[in-house]
Amino acid sequence: MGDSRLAEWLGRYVRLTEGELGALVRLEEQRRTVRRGTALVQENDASRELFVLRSGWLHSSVALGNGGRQIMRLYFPSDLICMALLAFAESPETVTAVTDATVSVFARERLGELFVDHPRLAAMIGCVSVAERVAMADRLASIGRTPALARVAALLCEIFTRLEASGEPRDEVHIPLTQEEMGDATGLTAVHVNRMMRRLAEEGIIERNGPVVRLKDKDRLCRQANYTARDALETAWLPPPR
Amino acid sequence: MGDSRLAEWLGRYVRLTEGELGALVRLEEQRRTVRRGTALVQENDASRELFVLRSGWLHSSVALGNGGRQIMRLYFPSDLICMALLAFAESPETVTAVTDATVSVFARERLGELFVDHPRLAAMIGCVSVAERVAMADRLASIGRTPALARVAALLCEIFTRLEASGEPRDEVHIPLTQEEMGDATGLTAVHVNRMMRRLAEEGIIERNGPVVRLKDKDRLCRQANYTARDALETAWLPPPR
DNA sequence: CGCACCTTTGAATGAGATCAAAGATGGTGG
DNA sequence: CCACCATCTTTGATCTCATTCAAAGGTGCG
Repeated sequence: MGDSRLAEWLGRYVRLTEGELGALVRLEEQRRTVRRGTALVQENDASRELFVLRSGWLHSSVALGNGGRQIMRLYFPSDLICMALLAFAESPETVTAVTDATVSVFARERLGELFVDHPRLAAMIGCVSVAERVAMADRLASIGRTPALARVAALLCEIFTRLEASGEPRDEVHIPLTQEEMGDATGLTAVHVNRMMRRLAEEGIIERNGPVVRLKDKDRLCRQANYTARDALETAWLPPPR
Repeated sequence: MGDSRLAEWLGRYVRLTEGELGALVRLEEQRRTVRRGTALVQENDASRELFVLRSGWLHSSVALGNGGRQIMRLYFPSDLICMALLAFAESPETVTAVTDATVSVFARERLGELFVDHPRLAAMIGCVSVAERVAMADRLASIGRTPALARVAALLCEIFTRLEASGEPRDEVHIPLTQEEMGDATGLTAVHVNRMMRRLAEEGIIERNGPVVRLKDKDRLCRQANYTARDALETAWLPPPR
């Protein structure tokens, strides 16, 4: 069955041509599954493959010298993963499955062809890369010199907002992350994440039931997090389609 | 005088064709100067221009809600700046001149043309964007859950390494950043940056003379910072030139 | 020369880490 | 279907690193 997660996503911003659509579908033909807790790519691996996440959650992380790790980014369905190996021979990050997941796999050379055949798609993938850079900057801002409560709030904001953007707008989400993992993402200890989650619940901002988090007051959560929603991708500068 | 900083940089990785070179030179024709302390772009500006830094230092930052700010990235000559507005209508960051500086300016639509006319250049600019994402990740790792000394060491590593990469390998650098700014970059207070700089000097890793920092023991500095040098840009997957 | 800004140093305070141990939860095999 | 074990969550007590507050030197620019 030939479909394309990337096309679903990009198609929300521009009307894709037949040619573009076909190219994306072919890109995502080859599939692979990943078991929860398994690494798709290891730090310093000389991998040559990119992935499009089809189902499940992944995250990327780096080891931290003192035994810890920093989780860089959560990946949700439609996300393009391992773009780093366009610039570097060795992967700077480990990509791990948070839940069982399915991905599409393709060699990076395929992207080279895409740049020649479909300049507009290439430009949009450039956009995606830039957007990821900005997301990383947002997280950096939320971790640099912010109190613990705001960091945890920011993580929740990110999760809710991105799930919304990927087309499943729910105010109740099963978050498959352990508090340890949330700590690795926010630069806090698991213990302190726990306290902050409790506080958010006490203040009536969220409601918790095991791993299920219900968003009761999105505005207040965003304010706590100093979260700024980013508008949709820009398309005005893109070259004409082919 | 038609030259191109970007071409100087990219030309170190691939042999640029006449056409590519010409396109880059034309891209950088228009120049502008920025006074020390002045903002080139403000957060939330609806700017449509990208820049290539020709001389001087810039940095990008975001406001932090509690009055503070996080400095995201330092920019040195040859750097491509404001790529964020390829993906977003409003600039997510403020770009400020650390020293008096000169930049080349061009509209983002020019990049659209480049994607059509010179797919290989487009791909390389994609690389640059990806590399910036990775750099941002490196900084995130150094700030997440790392002691203050390591953060300051990482900042110094970044400065020395990037100046080296831009072709001025010196073990003695005039750093035009105030300790306040170094704090905004590392997520520390100016006071604590001061103490950490003193400690690095006491331990014989650096030598200080006002704003001039001499690198005495690069290995030890990198070890303190848990710094990993990134290899040169990958070129194997690039499409053929045009 | 004088003023603004930056650096340096000291002392008190506090947010988050660390250490420790008691509940939940869920998956596995009997 | 239940018991068990591993893993995760929760809570308390103590400690530490970085912040905050304060004030005294430097430095360079107008």
